[in-house]
Amino acid sequence: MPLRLYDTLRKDKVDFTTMEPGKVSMYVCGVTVYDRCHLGHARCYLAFDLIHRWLEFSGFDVHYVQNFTDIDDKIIHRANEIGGDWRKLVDENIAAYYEDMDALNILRADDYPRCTDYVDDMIRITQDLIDKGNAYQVDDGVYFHVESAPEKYGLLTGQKIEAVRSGAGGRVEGTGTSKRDHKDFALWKAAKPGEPTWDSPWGPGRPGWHIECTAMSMDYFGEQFDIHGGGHDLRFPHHEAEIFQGECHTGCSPVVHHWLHNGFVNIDGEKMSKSLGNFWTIRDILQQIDAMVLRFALINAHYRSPIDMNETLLKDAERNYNRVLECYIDSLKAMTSKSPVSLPNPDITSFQPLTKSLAMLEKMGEGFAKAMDDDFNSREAVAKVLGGVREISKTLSSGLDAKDKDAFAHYSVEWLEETAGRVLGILPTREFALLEPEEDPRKEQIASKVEDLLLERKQARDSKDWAKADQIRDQLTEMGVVVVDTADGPTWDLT
RNA sequence: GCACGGAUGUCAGAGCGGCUAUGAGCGGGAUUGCAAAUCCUGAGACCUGAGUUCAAAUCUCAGUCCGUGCUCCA
Repeated sequence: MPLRLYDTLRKDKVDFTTMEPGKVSMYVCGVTVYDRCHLGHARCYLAFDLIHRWLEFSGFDVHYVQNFTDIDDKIIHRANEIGGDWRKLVDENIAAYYEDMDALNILRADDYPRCTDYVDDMIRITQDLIDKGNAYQVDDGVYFHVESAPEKYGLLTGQKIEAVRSGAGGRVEGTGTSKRDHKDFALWKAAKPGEPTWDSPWGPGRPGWHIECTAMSMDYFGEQFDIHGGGHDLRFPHHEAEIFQGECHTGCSPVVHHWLHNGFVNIDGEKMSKSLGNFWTIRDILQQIDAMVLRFALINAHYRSPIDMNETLLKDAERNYNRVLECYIDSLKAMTSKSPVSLPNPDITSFQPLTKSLAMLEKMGEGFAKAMDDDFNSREAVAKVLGGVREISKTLSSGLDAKDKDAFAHYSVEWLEETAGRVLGILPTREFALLEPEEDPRKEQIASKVEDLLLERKQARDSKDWAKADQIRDQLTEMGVVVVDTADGPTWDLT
């Protein structure tokens, strides 16, 4: 079963091919570091993390490059706003980026180039585009002339060049630039007072936004590469601009073999935006919910679909994530030997629960791989993991003899570590999973009182005074304590 | 207006020609003094109209509705 993926340019699922067998070059547009990362960034880099993980799991040697846009209008404005140096702002936000992504268990890319390190390359490419007649210089900078390569217009978004021209009305006048045509985009922006600048053949200034990705991807991969990813919103104009520059500069068509774009995050059915006041940064959310629950919630959707973040979704995610985690912990605890004894051959038709269960898990594992091979369908893959969890829980508690249980536990642990762990990235390490949860200081404060009440309740229960026992439990509930009776006596926790 | 997606049970959301999605919620059962948790089990669905086919949520055409982009944006 070959890997298939949806290519935005071809508007269809296509077989995944690489230029070099077994190797993948993947470039994903990174963040403009003028602020902390928000939920949308989390979803984007999580989507490509899963793609990264699945490609590597499938045996590809992946070279994953993700840039930082560390100079642009928003950065300059923000730095002026807070009255600080733009370099400091950029460094802080890059550090914060790594913290946020690490918290979400997103594997690092191989390289994180910054565009300010590529100004010379961008100047070189811009000059080449001028020489080739695709770009022109005016008083406020250098622009790419879109009409010089009209056949490339609308490749990603399907827009017609004529339609945009007529529909744009008088917008050209309103842009405040000297460009000849409103479709043209900046390659080089002439310096404005008080802005950071670099020297160029066209005087001091700074590079335009789109050109950086062309310069950086070329530096790592050469003229062509396998996968280019980014948010859905980047298709136009950013990625179309890249096609113009990249293909005109290199003469290659295509420069990018597969275009991948992830869907957006909405909040309670509305677009996430600062003006609506529903703008969540990753760190804000992680104050309230577990990072792995957020990860679970975000991968529990196909990467191209829009996702609606709301209370129900998070509640579902928390519940399901805990199921997976508890199943993993149970399996770990059920491993009694270092090296497992042999298991029977899986057979779906067997009446032996163990034999049948192994076959079921094998089937779920195949389904998992099939789902991931089908355009990285993590939603379906998660469903397979949950199916596996159910199967494991059932079998583990089905009264196997000690030897079989140990062997099955080993198998289950590996099954989970492969699917939920290595690929989906939602499992903690074995050591961490087995760690007893840290005591909440609030718990210690009321511990003795709770223990007293529980003792009283036990006496009531022993004398079958259920009314009193329940009344004590209600009292504890009011204190924010939840009591759970188990075979080994009651346990309690804060709600 | 143009472009790109989507419309599946109470809800979230896969499937995309014949085969139980999954999870929450709801019904029944096991377990429990009762709960909680866990497990078993049941009900319930494919926007409308036409077409292709032995067979259509699944393909084709038309329509309706919704989302997003066309300006910085993951």
